[in-house]
Amino acid sequence: MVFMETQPIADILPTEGLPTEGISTPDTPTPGLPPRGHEAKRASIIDAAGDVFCREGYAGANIDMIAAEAGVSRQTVYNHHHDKEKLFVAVVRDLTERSNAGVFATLLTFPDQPGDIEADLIAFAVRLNRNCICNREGKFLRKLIQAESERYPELFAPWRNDGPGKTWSALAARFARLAHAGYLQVDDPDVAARQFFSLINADLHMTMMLGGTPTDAEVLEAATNAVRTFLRAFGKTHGQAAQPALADA
Amino acid sequence: MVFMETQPIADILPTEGLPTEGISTPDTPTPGLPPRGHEAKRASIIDAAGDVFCREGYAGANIDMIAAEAGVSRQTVYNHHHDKEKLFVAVVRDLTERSNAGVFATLLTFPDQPGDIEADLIAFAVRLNRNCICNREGKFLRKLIQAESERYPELFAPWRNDGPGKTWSALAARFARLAHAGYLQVDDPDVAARQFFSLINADLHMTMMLGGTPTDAEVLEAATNAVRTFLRAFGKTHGQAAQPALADA
DNA sequence: AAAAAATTAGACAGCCTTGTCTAATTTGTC
DNA sequence: GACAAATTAGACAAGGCTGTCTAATTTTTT
Repeated sequence: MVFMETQPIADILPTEGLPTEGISTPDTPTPGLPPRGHEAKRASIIDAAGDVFCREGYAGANIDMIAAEAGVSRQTVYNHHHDKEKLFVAVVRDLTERSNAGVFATLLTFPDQPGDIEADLIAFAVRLNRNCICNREGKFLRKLIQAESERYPELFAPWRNDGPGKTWSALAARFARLAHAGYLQVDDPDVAARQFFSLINADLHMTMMLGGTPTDAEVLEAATNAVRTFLRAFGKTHGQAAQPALADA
Repeated sequence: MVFMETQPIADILPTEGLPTEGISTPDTPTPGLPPRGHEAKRASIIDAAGDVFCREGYAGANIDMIAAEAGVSRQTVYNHHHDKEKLFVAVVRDLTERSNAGVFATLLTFPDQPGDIEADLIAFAVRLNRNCICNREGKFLRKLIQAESERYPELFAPWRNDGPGKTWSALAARFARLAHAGYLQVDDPDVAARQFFSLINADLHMTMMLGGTPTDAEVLEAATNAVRTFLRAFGKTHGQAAQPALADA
């Protein structure tokens, strides 16, 4: 519990750049050949630690729990990650990388040349919810950030830089292009992007906050409601009060 | 740490109905005359406990910290609230009641007969953000719910029932009335209410998630952007792309 | 099959926290 | 001012958790 006052976590992060190796434990786990069972255990530990840290919080999590959940002895946890603090850093880094990868991949599926802009945006919103917001990484990362970011601000700097900031800009650029192509009427693409994000979560907020995972039907309905409103605000053809709302189900 | 598996917290809640008294400590604090310093200490303990629980999480908080922050000895904390668990319950109940009171009071300021609907809704959105979402109770409650609601679901049932659920219905009813009066064009008032809530937070999400408190200017800009979009979607006069957006600042 | 590496179970010291207890002090009331 | 109640500081036991160590076992490689 060294870092209650100061934040040595910040000193740890920059020293390790690579995603899943290069931790340089004292036993140097197989210099040339990476053993299969070894890395499998490492991954299992990271996964279990993610679950436990998110469920119990940093202070409430204990190593025995993590070891048991990973199907590994406590000593093995200490062999792979020197102490609880370094393990936590590794978990946050892992979640951040996976989450950013998911967001990036999903952004690539944005409908740049939409056939049916409403249907295409709804499908995109569903993907965004499923792959970025309601999935394991999204939920865990959000929970950890809310719980620990005030105590260890530097730990989440990579997320802040590569995560929402870049996501919003990227989405804003897509909207700007759609507007330029005549599909939308957008004054400020950045605002539109933020509001799009907000809208697709409007109906899921409560479920997410309580830790639940919405069903596919709920995600689809949320996306539909969101895109309908989004297009009423920013669409070119203002067919207001046209369709019978799907939303009242 | 009795309630890691079962949830005795649920058994505690219903037994105490009144807001700030009736805890019935073994010493029965002054049967007829409530001493002033006594209640002041109780409030101070609840406040400090709220701060510490939110900052450190339930597991990370410790009674010495709370006592110190309340300017009170540890024994006094135990005199007022038997143990850590009951203290936590009292804190959550206090936050829930204050938060709900704030939300209710703010809802009463909804512009039922708007002169300038955009300006009136913006002002209302600012109040909603300031008094319900960005204030101490809102932030703390949200953080505690995200951190602990999965472990102690019954503890937050009062919030779930009297909080967002009723708030959304109430706001939906107001929007329905505005629509009936010809100010808005709303298909599903419930969806519109949820989306209004989402929109007024779109620009503040990042700041709030990191634990920060947005400035008045940021709140105003967020409310302005939200209401502009909301009215583009649901307003009667679709003056799209009319005003030069304030949002690009 | 033999050797090397990793893993395991268990014990262990050190530290922290909860909740109790006691004696002394302060506060509020008559 | 006297009395009763509340508060305080401090010590204390019981229990939990971290991180280390050791000896035995398993897995992997040669």
